[in-house]
Amino acid sequence: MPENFTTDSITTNEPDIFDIMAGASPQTQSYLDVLNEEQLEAVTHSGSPLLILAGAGSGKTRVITTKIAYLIAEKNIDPYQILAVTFTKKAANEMHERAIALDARAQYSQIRTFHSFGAWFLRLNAQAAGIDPNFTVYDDDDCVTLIQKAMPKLTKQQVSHFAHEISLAKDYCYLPDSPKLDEIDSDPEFREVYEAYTKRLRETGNVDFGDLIMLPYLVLHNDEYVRMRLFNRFRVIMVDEYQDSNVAQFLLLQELCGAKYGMAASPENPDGIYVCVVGDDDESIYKFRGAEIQNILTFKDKFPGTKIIRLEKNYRSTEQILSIADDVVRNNEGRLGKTLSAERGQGKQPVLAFLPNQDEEANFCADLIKLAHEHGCPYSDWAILYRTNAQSLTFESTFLHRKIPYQVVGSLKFYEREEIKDILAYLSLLANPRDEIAFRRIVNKPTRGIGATTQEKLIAAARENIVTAADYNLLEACKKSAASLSKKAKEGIEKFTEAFDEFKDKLGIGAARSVAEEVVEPVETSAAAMKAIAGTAESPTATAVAPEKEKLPGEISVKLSELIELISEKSGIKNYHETQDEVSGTQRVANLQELANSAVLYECSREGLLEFLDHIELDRTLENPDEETDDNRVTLITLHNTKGLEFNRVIMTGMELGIFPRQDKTGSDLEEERRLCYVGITRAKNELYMTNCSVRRMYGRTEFMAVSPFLLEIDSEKLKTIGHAPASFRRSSFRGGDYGERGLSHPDTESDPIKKKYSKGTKVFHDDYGYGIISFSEENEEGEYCITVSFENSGKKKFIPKYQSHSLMVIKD
DNA sequence: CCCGTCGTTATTTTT
DNA sequence: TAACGACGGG
Repeated sequence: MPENFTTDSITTNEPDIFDIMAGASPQTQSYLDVLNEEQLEAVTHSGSPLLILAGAGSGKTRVITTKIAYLIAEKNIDPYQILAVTFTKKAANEMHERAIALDARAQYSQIRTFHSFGAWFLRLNAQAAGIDPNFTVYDDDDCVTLIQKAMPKLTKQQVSHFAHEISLAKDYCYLPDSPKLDEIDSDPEFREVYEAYTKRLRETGNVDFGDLIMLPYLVLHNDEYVRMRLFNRFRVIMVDEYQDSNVAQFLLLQELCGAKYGMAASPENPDGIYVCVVGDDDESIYKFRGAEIQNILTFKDKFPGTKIIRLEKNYRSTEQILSIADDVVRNNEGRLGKTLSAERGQGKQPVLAFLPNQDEEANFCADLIKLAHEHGCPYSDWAILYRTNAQSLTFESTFLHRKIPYQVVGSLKFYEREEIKDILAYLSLLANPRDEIAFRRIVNKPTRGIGATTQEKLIAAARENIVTAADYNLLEACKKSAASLSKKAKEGIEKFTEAFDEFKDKLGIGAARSVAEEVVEPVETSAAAMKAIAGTAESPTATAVAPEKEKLPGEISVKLSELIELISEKSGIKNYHETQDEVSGTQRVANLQELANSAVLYECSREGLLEFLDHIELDRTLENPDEETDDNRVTLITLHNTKGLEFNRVIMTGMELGIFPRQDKTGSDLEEERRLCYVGITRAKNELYMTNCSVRRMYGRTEFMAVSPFLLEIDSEKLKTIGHAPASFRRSSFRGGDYGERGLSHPDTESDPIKKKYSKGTKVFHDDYGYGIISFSEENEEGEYCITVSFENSGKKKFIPKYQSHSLMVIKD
């Protein structure tokens, strides 16, 4: 372990600008005064579409929230007419809170995630969208189950493959009959599955995540009445993290601001609907989930007259950190281009450590963290970043062993736990007796002697003679069919329906009446909902009556948490998990209690239930309650999950070709990996470390790893290197140039020449092992070309040349 | 219905 | 390597 590290934070003497601003009193200082020139321009701009290109750490949330406050306070915009959408609940909440802090009237603005906006919209326009107003949102697992049931002959693999493609199709707003579906998969079976799935999903009255965007778009696109009402409802529309929007979201945005109908603000129509998007094309990292970077790159073409404002002053990272971030990202071609300037001074030189393997990598991190800790640096200053979740394992075991407290972000999600999903299924079926997925999940859980055959029988019975939506009622079908079942099944199903009657009573919707009847009522609402939507320039008091209003504390007579506790108890789920196994059982019961706790603010009524289900279905971020609340921990996190976060000290691990980036990445995919690297680097406020392993155990094999090309893009003068740098890196230090010169893989030129050149008897030189001769060549099971080399001084080593192209070369006679 | 064993398969995942 | 799912015996 090198001793010449200084681990003192440089922040102690350099409070950042937000600390200063946080202390500013709004009475004595206008919130506009703290903005820099560009921020101010962005806040006060009006009269045309606006694209704010906000670099990492440039204060974009501040700009949006200030703009909301400014519009309300200075421009007389009714807060009710402002819609701001983000991608995560966390971001939405933060934005809402910060806007309210600037101007209390912002509480009446719609500040939501895209999906929760979609859900809100669909509840008001359920009929137009062809769904049940009491729909619940199916998550990806539920969709897979539904496809499997709709198309039983498909294998599990096919099902998840098609599920993925369907969700992708919805990200593009492609319906099952769209010719463009071929762009995703031209297999006719795909259309068939998509169609069957859609039909089945509509029968349940529910929606999936994709529908929350696609259906509102379709409604607005097809229904002029709804559209015109909406144009009166929102006069200002803002989108945060715009680089992560997908095509469907773009289409929805276009409809919301009436771009196609000349309703959007433009130089010709300055009083039209004002649209402002904020994002950073360099931070677009979700292409694999449908995000379309072209949305931001071509925004100005799609919205004529767009004003572009760049926020390039970075208040987060030190200059040295930003400088290497720029070294990396400037290699991308598809970008609008920005140069960040550091507002916090030089800072410490970033460190690049070359380590032999991942165990040493973890130890290196542990050494760093411990050393810093001895100097008074809290564990929570640190974040370990990695490309894949699997990489967390070594860190976890090392940290466990070395007693370093850590938290893994984003691995096991609270709402994906079995016991939680069980209770949610009870709630869902209660809300919507057509919810087949929920029904299947719980009808025999805990076991009531209702096997697969009985389940099919019951569902078939429920699906018979369906005339209106209300006829499809799984619980009613259970009651009616009970008599025709075997004794054991009959008893089971009676227990099941009796429990549900009790739950309905608790919910105050009465056992005698079917939920569906009540549920259908609000369909009328088209008109009522329209009225609510149409409400425009009313006072804030009037807006409080809007259907999306928050429940007020004290208004709740019976808490929804009581229902959850009742269900846990009476359904037998609690007992089931208690007795499953003692160790994790206790935890699971605690999780159930946690779920109940999270429902205390909801009323025990049908409305409260729906609100609650909406809330959790759209917000899966609830913290894992199991770990004690000691928050002084190192954060272990994937690069993707770091977006929007910042840490005083960041270690980017696994900086190797094949891990980061994966080696099959080329072209625009490689550019996305590079952006991911940029995101990682720019998370660091004060100190940045990067680690590289020369050997890594993967998939049961030990592979020699090449240096990540991203490391080679950084001017090596800017990094302090530690450990034995492999030749591939040393060479790059004085050669520079493109990949070709550095001998790094370029997919078109790589594999073939190597196959030809490397045959038995060939003399080679390896950067780490010296001179040798190829003693054996073969193909391994994967069909990869392998060679065994006898080195003069280092014995025999086995290589796969295609992974060694940078460090292994042929010696010409 | 539960448990063991064998075989398969390995990105990233806002909602 | 390891973790998870499928399958078969008790």
